[in-house]
Amino acid sequence: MSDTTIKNMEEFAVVSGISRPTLSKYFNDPESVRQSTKAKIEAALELHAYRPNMYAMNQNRRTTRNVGIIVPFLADPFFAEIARNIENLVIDEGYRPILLSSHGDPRQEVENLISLRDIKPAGVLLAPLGRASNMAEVGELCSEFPTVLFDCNIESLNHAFVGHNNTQATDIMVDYLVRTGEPPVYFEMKKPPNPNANKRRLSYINSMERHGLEPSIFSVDGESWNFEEIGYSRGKELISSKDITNGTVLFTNDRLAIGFLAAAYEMGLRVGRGNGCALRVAGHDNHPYSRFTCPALTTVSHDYDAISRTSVTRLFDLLENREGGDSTDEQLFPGKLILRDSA
Amino acid sequence: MSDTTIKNMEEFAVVSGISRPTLSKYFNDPESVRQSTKAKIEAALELHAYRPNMYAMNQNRRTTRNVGIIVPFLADPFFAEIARNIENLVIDEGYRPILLSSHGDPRQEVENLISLRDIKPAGVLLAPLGRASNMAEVGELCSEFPTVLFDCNIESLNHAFVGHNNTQATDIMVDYLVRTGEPPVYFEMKKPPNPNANKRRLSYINSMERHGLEPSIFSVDGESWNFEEIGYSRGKELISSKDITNGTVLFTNDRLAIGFLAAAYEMGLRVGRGNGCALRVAGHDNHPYSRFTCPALTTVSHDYDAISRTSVTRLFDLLENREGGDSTDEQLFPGKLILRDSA
DNA sequence: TTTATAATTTTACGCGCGTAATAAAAATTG
DNA sequence: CAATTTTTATTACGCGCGTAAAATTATAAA
Repeated sequence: MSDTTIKNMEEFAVVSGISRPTLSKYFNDPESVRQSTKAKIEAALELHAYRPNMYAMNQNRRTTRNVGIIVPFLADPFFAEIARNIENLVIDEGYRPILLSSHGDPRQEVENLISLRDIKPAGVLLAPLGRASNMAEVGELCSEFPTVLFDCNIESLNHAFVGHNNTQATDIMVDYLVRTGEPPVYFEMKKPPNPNANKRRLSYINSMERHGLEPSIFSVDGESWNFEEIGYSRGKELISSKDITNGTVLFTNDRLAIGFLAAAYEMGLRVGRGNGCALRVAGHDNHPYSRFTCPALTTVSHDYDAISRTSVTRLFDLLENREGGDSTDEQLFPGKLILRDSA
Repeated sequence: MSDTTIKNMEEFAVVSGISRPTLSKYFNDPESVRQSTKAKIEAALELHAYRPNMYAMNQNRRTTRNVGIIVPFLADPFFAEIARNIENLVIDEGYRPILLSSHGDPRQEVENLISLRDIKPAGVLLAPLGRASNMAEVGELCSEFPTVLFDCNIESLNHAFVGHNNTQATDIMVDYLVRTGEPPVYFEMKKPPNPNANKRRLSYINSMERHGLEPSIFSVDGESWNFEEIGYSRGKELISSKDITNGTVLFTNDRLAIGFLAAAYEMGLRVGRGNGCALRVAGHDNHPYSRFTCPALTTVSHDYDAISRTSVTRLFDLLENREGGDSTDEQLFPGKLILRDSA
């Protein structure tokens, strides 16, 4: 590393003996120049440590290499995991991921949408909040930038979407529960923030009816994203009022179940499928913590890997090939039953 | 909103009737122009929806308004929470937070450090990985940009740091445990990724000795950031080998304890402080999920709020005032005992 | 009203790089 | 070896905004 400090491409052109326009080409795509000049450039790079000014690049390029990623709630390890996968895939494509969390707040989501515009992203991967999302704003974003929605669709937009097959996933869980014990009652929030919950409820009802059974649903209050807290406090109420003391409960998501299991434990209600267990509990999502509940939670897993990979692939189809881009089409991946001790 | 599309400040100057340099001043600080012109500008803004080009701004400004935030592991809700707090505080100061996670990987941390340079941040808030961090790289960053370290200090750097008082926090926990039952044995990882663990171990030893008791430590294998998994699998081993069946165990952090509690439950080992409980378990961090373990986890909380607030304040002292910036000084906030059912 | 002060306008240049056009050089072909 | 094709060098302009200096205007003070 030499002591001379290179402050722009001009100066680097001098020390490397390569013209500036060629350097510019190289930095946009190292393979676009002759091997011998590529080698010369990289040799000079070893000696002088220069990186092009990101702001100057992005100001003049037709399109930046930024990809915006918006998730509804990053403090939820579920989304943190997905975001991590997607980030890495985006980096592999040579782009720069910009991760934003809406923190469960629709206003924050709108601010993220606005702040994304400043960045002039080449494309964006958006997991909307859902019910509370500002549909108009999301729609504008979709028409302004190549966008792939994931995890949570906004169907009125009729836009490219990659996600989990909530219907099928709920179905196999209900099947399993019915086959192996008491048929499940369903536990969900009255006003679920995420519309996936609606699909799951419907699927529960359909599955039960297909089995000739009566669906039964607990719709509990609570509007925040503190699902564990809601599962816990509503769970305690339902247990102490004897509304839930035995049988099987299927939760609309793992986080509610996690809270409920804490309540059950505290109230001395024994959960599991073994002898001496009063109640079976099942969740949905295969949340990173679902392995460590007491008892370990039986649940349905998303195909995390396929969903993140396909989201990114489809975005780059839109960006680069332009084909494969029937951009109105919805792609769902099936869930997988994860059998543990709780049901 | 008019139909004419404004593409730069020049055009907005025309439609607003304000000169471009004055507009520039306004966008850098709306209060720096006369009230009447501010009003005129904002009226025009209502009609024409223009936002200055971020890249052009940042290219020419002496300093951007970006603040880099790097955390070691965003999939850990603990860091997700802190990051969220800090993000909001940074926004309140009128700056743009850029959040990066090192995903527990030192190479990723170095890449984050490099990628931060591209952004030319006004300042950075860095929670290093710890033991595995590339000290040289971190040191360079600190001397290149105004930087405040938080959560995990790198003492050799002797740099501005805001964090949790691990010594005091461990101390009050040991005190409590000794006072109320069997003295605790200590459970930690042999090679903890985070040096806070060392402080905690030392504090445990000192506290025990001060009480005239013999310290006793289980140092378990495992190097990843999957702490729950480590707590779970090592826990199962120690329980089945009868190394841990009664008494009190103090864990170096909540995530290990969460894993251990799952193991204890599975093995039928009853944890808590009530009658019929064989074992007391305590953690450290007040992890967001520690409320929902079975039983709920007794732990020591960080002063999240003070730590995030002070980190941000100190950074902006460095940036703006230049005073209050004895930048070598370390600031610790005391922990608070959180009593729940596990101990 | 005059004067002093503060804010705005005009004018002009620079930031670092993308990119187009033409000329020159290098590599490939026969 | 010359002829062709590919790559690089030269030259020159533009992107949208920051910012400095001087001239002008608006505001506040006397």
